[in-house]
Amino acid sequence: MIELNFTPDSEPQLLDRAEAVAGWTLGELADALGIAVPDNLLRHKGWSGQLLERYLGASAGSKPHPDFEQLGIELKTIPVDLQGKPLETTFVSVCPLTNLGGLRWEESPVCHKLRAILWIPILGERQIPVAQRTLGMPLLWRPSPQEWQALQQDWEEIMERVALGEVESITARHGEVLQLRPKAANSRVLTDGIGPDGSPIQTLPRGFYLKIPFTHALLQRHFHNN
DNA sequence: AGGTGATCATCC
DNA sequence: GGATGATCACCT
Repeated sequence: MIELNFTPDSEPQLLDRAEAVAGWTLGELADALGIAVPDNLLRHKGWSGQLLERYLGASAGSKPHPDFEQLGIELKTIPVDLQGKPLETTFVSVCPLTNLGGLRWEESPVCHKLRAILWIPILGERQIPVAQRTLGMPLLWRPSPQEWQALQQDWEEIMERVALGEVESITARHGEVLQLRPKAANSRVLTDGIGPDGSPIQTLPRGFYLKIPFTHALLQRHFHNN
């Protein structure tokens, strides 16, 4: 029996709650919460994340503050294979494409979002039915000085290009640990941006994502030392 | 339209 | 096979 309508009051309490379901399948957790499990994630891409939000008492919905506001912690589920390697990149935040004057790393959405992340690994390749994918041990992560530096460097290089009107020439190959990719309902969605000559253009909305080797390394570092 | 939660699916 | 570019659902 698990408590419904749980809200974490402290970091250890949140971690305990997350650890309590390590080893459970998504089907078991969904059943316990009275939530239906989709056959696949094609039309339910955010389902796993929302399941864990409900279970852990994260404040749902779009908000400018962290999932666990008073704790300053963001929640991220991350699909991994049997070796613990992430199967997908991790979305961090949308990228501002206009009014970039004076925007510094320290006040950027990326920097703020990555201060503290509660990672919930979900073991499950695409061939495994959603209900049978299993929850791994959670990891409360704060970037090391080296990680901060790598993140900041990529962010500054990418944002400089955006500010110079080069957003449409940036690909996901840029950046060592952080990449810029489309983040929209589809490729026809447009938003305001800066063109090559500094004039306004309409362009695809972009988001920052953490590359797989980066998240892989932070997971490995944790589980090798614990 | 733009944000949240992400994974899909094609191309290399 | 794996990463890039595209996409899906829901909310405000």
